[in-house]
Amino acid sequence: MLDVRLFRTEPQLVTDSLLRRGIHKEQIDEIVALDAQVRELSSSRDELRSRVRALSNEVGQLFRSGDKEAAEDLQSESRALGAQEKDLDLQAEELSAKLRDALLHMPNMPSEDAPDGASEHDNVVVRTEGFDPESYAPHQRVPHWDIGTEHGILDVERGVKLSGSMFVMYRGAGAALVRALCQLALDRNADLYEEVRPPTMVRTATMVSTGHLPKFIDDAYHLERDDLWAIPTAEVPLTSLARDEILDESSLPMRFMAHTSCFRREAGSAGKDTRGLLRVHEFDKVELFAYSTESQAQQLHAEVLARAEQLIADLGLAYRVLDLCAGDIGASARRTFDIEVYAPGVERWLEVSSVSWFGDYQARRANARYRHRDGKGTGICHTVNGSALAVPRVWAALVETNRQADGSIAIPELLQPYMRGLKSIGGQLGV
RNA sequence: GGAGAGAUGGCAGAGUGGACGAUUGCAACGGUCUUGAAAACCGUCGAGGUGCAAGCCUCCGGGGGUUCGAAUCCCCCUCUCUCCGCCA
Repeated sequence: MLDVRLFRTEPQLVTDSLLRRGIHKEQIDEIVALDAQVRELSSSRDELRSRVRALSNEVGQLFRSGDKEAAEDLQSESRALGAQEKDLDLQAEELSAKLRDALLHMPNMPSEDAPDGASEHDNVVVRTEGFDPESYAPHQRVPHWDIGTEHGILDVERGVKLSGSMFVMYRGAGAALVRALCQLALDRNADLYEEVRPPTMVRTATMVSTGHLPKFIDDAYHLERDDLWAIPTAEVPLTSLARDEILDESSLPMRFMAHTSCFRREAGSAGKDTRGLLRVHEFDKVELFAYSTESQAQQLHAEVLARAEQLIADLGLAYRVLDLCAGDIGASARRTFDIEVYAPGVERWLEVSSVSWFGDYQARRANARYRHRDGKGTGICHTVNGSALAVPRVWAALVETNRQADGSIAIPELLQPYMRGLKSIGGQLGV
């Protein structure tokens, strides 16, 4: 969430920035007004409290010195003040809860460097690599769901039987490919990133920290009986790893990577892009994540993007990088680059990675801080994250791109060691 | 799932109704001494809110209650540990 002091001291800056993502001015004015009321009420309440405390101390002294009558007089005076204090406290609490709720729903301020725009149509293509629409042969222009069935490596029907639509089952070499992609992504980043295997189900507070709750409640799976949420991305547990902790500045940046299942209800996208692996409720992903200081954050953002991008390039996929416009950036982020791969079988660009800088927005929600190097005071961490590799769409683009004239699928060389040396699926090239 | 014990600052650990935001130790930081370091000694040392400031206020796992006054008493919840049961 944003620092409420920013609304107080720089209302114009906040307004200008949030207007870029479609927030109305009245919503901002409401926060400014609530904040003023809360502070006024709190200071009146604190003043009363202070007097009650002073009186109580006197009461104690009087009782000890044996002046019972004077003590009882002060007692009743204190009691009356206490009642007033309680009344003011109730009002202050009510308003500050309202203020906090309004702040939790308020998105982050987009970076000044993020392009203007209202929707995904305004995103800016920064670069496109390895893409030539004319270069794809007819044997590559087959959708992955057909290829998957052809080789028995993707069992959509049984996935649906088990769990419903938009759940899939990988089989044989297809399942091995899922595992290979994840392990490859982990191994390539192990030089700097500590591998973490976090829980996949988390408490409400953990979901609130990243901004997935309360605003996007409909997108998340919830286990009511135990009040646990299935994570939509490893970003959720990783952001809470240091929740309510104070890190040493010297330990920053702190880099983590995690391979987890990710669960998404996709409530707003019923019937859209639902074939095959285009959009599924459960998928594997390797996420890169870092806690940092303010000054380190943007360099890390670039680092994560470079790593995600290089992996896609090394897998031999055509891709492009998008600089998301202010209106399309996720609510918690200040700037986001998306990586999309081209899938020739479905003839579409598929988003496979979203690399975001969150400023201190998430860390403030998570109360993740660091102690300044000079030992004086604390600062709120900045967080950065991005998918190193999200399986289904990479799997789809890979299978389509690498389909040979004979129908077999060539396995990229860097994946072969992770697939027991398999060089090809379904062809004579196989071992 | 059953029984018991516990939750206090970065860590350890006192405090069981009145000057306690909290004794003390360790760690950390600054200094003296030293060629340098260690040791010793002196000092500083929790996090927030609000205010120009002095100050005031909040926080002893979370929530509620009793009281003039709660870290301390009462109730509920969460978590941790030990034993039993079950179990990959």
